[in-house]
Amino acid sequence: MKSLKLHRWNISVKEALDIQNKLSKCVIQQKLDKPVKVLAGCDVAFEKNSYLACAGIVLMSFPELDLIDEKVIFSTIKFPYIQGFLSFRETPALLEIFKTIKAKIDLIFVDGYGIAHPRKFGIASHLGLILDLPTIGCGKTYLIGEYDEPKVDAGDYSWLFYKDEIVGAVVRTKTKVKPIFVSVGHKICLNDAIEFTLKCCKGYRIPEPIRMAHIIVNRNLKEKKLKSVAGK
DNA sequence: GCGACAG
DNA sequence: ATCTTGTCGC
Repeated sequence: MKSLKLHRWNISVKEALDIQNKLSKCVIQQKLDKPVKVLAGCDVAFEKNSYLACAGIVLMSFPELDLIDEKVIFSTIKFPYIQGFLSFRETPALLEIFKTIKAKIDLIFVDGYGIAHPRKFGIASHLGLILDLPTIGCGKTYLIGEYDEPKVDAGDYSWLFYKDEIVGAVVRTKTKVKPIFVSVGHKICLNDAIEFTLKCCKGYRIPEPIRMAHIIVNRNLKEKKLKSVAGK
């Protein structure tokens, strides 16, 4: 699939900051304009003291959530992990895979935040803008903002505020289990993001597309380690 | 200066 | 993210 080359990746943190401030203005919040048939979930796993990483993408049908396809790729990560700059570390590897996928994707689930970000440009927004596709950011731990603890039942949620603005929602995807942080990535509105997130949770805290992607990248990275120990 | 801080 | 086993609770 096509992807826009909005900037280089071999850059400094300052340049990355400028890019975020500039591109955040291009993010679009809107109701999904097309029916969703194909979902994608992506994730990246890293080897401990190394630059080796395994990026993976899973495609699923909606609303059935049947697995359509899965793909992983090993890559060398150069950008360090710095709070607020996660996308510059993980996006290049993910793009390598998206570029090889020919199927038409309607919506992408990203592990991390969208516009609920210090500069309104988390990895979900960044990836969505580059691929020009709707994306939802699903964070597992707190990053920014203020919120009230949502009620205990699956489906309950509360708004996430940042600078007097609603930037996301704290969603209880499973009864009596810690909620996740949902925010708009690109080309979707918060209500749709919450709705799709809930419809994609099948008994687990994490939406299936992301949960599956997480499983395959970890499995592949583990297998790669075993092979390197066994011989070559 | 101190605390907070996606994966 | 990654390092790691068993264990308490629904």
